[in-house]
Amino acid sequence: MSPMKNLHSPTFSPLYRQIRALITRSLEAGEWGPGDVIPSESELAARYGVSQGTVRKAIDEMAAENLLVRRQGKGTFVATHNDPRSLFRFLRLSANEGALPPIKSVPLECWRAKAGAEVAKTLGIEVGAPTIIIRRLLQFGEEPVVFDELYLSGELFPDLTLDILKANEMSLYSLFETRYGVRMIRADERLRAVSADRVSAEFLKVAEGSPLLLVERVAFTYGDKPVEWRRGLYSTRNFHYHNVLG
Amino acid sequence: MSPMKNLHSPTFSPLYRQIRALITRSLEAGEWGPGDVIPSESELAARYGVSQGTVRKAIDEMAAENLLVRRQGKGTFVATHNDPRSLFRFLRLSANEGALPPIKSVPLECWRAKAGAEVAKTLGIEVGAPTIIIRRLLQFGEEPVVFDELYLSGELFPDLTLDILKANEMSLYSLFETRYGVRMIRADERLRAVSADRVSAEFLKVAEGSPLLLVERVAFTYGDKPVEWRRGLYSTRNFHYHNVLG
DNA sequence: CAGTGGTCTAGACCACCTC
DNA sequence: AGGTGGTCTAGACCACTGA
Repeated sequence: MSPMKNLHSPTFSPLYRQIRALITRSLEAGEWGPGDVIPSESELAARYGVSQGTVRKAIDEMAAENLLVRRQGKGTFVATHNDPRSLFRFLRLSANEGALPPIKSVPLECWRAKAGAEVAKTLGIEVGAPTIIIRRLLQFGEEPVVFDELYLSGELFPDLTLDILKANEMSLYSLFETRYGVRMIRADERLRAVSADRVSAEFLKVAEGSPLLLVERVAFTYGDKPVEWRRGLYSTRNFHYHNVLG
Repeated sequence: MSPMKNLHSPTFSPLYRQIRALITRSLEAGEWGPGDVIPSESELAARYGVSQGTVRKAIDEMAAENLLVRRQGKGTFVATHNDPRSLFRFLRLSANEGALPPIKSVPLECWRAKAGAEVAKTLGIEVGAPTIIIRRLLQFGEEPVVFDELYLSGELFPDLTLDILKANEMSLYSLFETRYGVRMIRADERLRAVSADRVSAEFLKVAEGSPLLLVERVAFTYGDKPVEWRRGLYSTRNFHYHNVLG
């Protein structure tokens, strides 16, 4: 790689960001899958014709954003949702008291439909394009806590059915990643307080009209491409959504 | 500074973390106040007897945690809450549609009391120690959106009164920092959905029993010392709490 | 122009893991 | 022993700021 000293160029980006873009492209292309080791820093430095320090800085950034995971003495790995530590990066729930009981995901429904205006806009697809809709209940111990409704672009998850969801104990994002090669790397959430309607109240075993936490999420894969829209109703009697402001 | 190559020591920490600790100590001691420039990287390197690269790595970490702010060509500055960009790091509210109207903070009450068991535990002070309690309303445009109740350790804010709160247009954290030298660097929040009681409903101009977002916050200053406990009720009809999962 | 942070390099050595 | 990432150094040059 030439240094590309594009002086005074408006599109200037330092060498380590160009390296980062190359590594990201290999991730998108699937050259290294989730959980795999990527080549060592010195190998990458040789491949791209830069110093090890420059590769290192590129990887530093990607590790800080949870795209890669460094393990001293072993190598650098592609991040994966199969890692239990990564689960709570995308499920910000804690128990009001004591430890969190074991989590169980209960798929309820899964069907296909054509994208309406709102879904199409959110997922960046055409109105009328195929989508998948999933309804699902999250239980902590035996207590139902989250009632989720998900919208996915249908093309990315060709054969997804309720049976497949039921057959997989792993988290949804693990399934998406393992079976469909779609890795979620970031999500935006919007939180509001709402009143439980009849259906939600029934699933969550609370009184109709009870206050519930509404969590709307748009999840993105590589290249900030939106691939999931999710609306979750959280029962926050015994659990809460936690967040760190830094 | 000697390299401190404490091999095989359980308390080993790399040189740049030791430098970081020294810089942090100077921040705590007030050697450089919020908004000030700190010495240049080469100056600090000379002062501590390490290379510039090592100082740089220490500052990198602190900048990533919003303790310091780098400005190319100008220097490195102590972060401050007077910066409008920093306001929304601690107030995660957005409008459901359109831009956010101007924010107005309306102090309602401010009195002193002895710490109860819960407050004492949260703030890490003795039961019966002096505390300050503040009630305040946050308006977006003319619409009341957040009804806050704050508990502060009394010793840190000696002369704080309702009049002082009313006389300062700036954010609370700016005031705490400017007037009392207490800088909030991190906060943990817990979110739940609750029903509006009579008092809150009145302040927020919603019907009694309406769903509200309850946000409990513990804010920390240097050394992870808790100094504020806050309970806020958010009316989320036209606004929402936003969060990024990465 | 001088001073700041930002980038890039090359080389040495340490800490950890595996064989 | 040999590989990996982690730390530390020294030096060169670039980009931005303000006098």
